[in-house]
Amino acid sequence: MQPSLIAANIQCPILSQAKLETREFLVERSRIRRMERGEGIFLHQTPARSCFVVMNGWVKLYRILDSGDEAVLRMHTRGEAFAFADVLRRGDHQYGADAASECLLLEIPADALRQVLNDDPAFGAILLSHSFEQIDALSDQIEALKCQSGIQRVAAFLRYHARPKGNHLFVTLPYEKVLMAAYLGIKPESLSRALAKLRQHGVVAVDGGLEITDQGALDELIASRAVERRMAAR
Amino acid sequence: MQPSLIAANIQCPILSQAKLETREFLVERSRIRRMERGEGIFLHQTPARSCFVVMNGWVKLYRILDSGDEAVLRMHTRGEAFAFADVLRRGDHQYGADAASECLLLEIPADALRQVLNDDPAFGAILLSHSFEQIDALSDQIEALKCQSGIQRVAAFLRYHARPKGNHLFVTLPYEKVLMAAYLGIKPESLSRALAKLRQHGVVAVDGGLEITDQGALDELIASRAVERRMAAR
DNA sequence: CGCCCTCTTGAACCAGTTCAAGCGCAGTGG
DNA sequence: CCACTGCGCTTGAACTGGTTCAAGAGGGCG
Repeated sequence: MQPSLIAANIQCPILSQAKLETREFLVERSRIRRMERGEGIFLHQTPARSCFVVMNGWVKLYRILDSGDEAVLRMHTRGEAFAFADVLRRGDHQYGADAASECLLLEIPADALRQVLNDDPAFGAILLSHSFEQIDALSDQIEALKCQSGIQRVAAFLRYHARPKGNHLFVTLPYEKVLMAAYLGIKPESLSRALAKLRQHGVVAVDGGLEITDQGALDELIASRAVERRMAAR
Repeated sequence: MQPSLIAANIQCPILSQAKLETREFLVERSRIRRMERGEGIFLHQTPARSCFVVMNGWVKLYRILDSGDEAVLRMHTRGEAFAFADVLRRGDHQYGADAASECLLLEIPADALRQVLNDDPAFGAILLSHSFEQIDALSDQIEALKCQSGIQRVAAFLRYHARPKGNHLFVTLPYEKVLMAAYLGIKPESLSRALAKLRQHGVVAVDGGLEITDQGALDELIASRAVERRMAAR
């Protein structure tokens, strides 16, 4: 087995929770695919012939509406899996998938996945708990979209992607701002303005990313409501 | 077995797909609960001791944010199940649940569900496909929230709940407008104005509900984008 | 009758979009 | 080497969809 294939095992919760035999079977039947930024992985409403695990980079799951706009449903990165549900239902993809950055994917053919689910009863439980996590992530998004303003969602996004560095938090923006805006459900212009406003809340641009100098202020902004924000601005 | 218990079997996809033995075991271990409108079923972040199937009426799944606003995540009606994921993970509820109308619930205790999952391997697959449907429903909501205006979401909501009646479509609003607004992610006032505007698109108020006289116009509105809507208004 | 509750309407205001222009930068070709 | 172009991002100004706050209409009920 190639070292890169072994690496895939370690990173992905679905694979690493499965027993060795299952994991090896899946990886042997799979192939590694390298995709360029912007390259299509599969289209919405086309037959699901494989499912995927992200080994590196970012993948965008999206839908194009009748109106022509694009709705970005999820962004996936290292270790995360997608299109498993579509494959197991033997139906069409419920969304399109594009490489959001240069990325490395493990492509698992449909029949391999189905066979594993047949042979290894424990694998069903792993998939079930994986799909529960999907539900949580989607619920969180709905919560944010229904109750938070654009700026709050931007702030929460930064907070989520921030990592400690020195005595501050540091955020490396994971992908282009156009994409980030689409994911957050706002226009690129609004994202730009939101980031400008966040400077007043302790978010400073440094080379290669953003630094959160006042974590408390940011958390307060995220938890506040519109009326309070207006008061505070005076 | 009580007749009302048998009725529960027929209505719910999760139960009716399960084999007879499983279904009977679950129903025997469950109890029927009648709830008044507004009554709490369980609270967010409390231990999940039971899961539920709606036999009648409407149930609201929601979260209260730090800011104090309420995010309505899902509305469930006859035959639909909720809190299964929370129970199987042996954790806390990921959302609160209230009776949105007077309703009848089948309450399945946690241990009964877990035992069934243990004894009947096919039941795992049923739950898996059920959770895939949850994911679809949540994805649809995110799509709508990110790309459609409030009026479009209202129109789509009506379209979804409409039933043929005579040679038109007829919608009985399933619950109060305050709740409907929260579900759609707008304020009650905006919903009221949206419904007023929809009169120009073939939605007339008749006793007990709304009638869609021009289905084409409504579908067109749902699929249009902001710019086009502005053009059409001139 | 008065009271509560749901829903509607109006007017001012704000958040986010739209359209247009402009900046900085990498790549390309003369 | 510099002009040209394309791309990602920002900024400005006008505008719109939705919110907010306040008032009022209408129905059900003690």
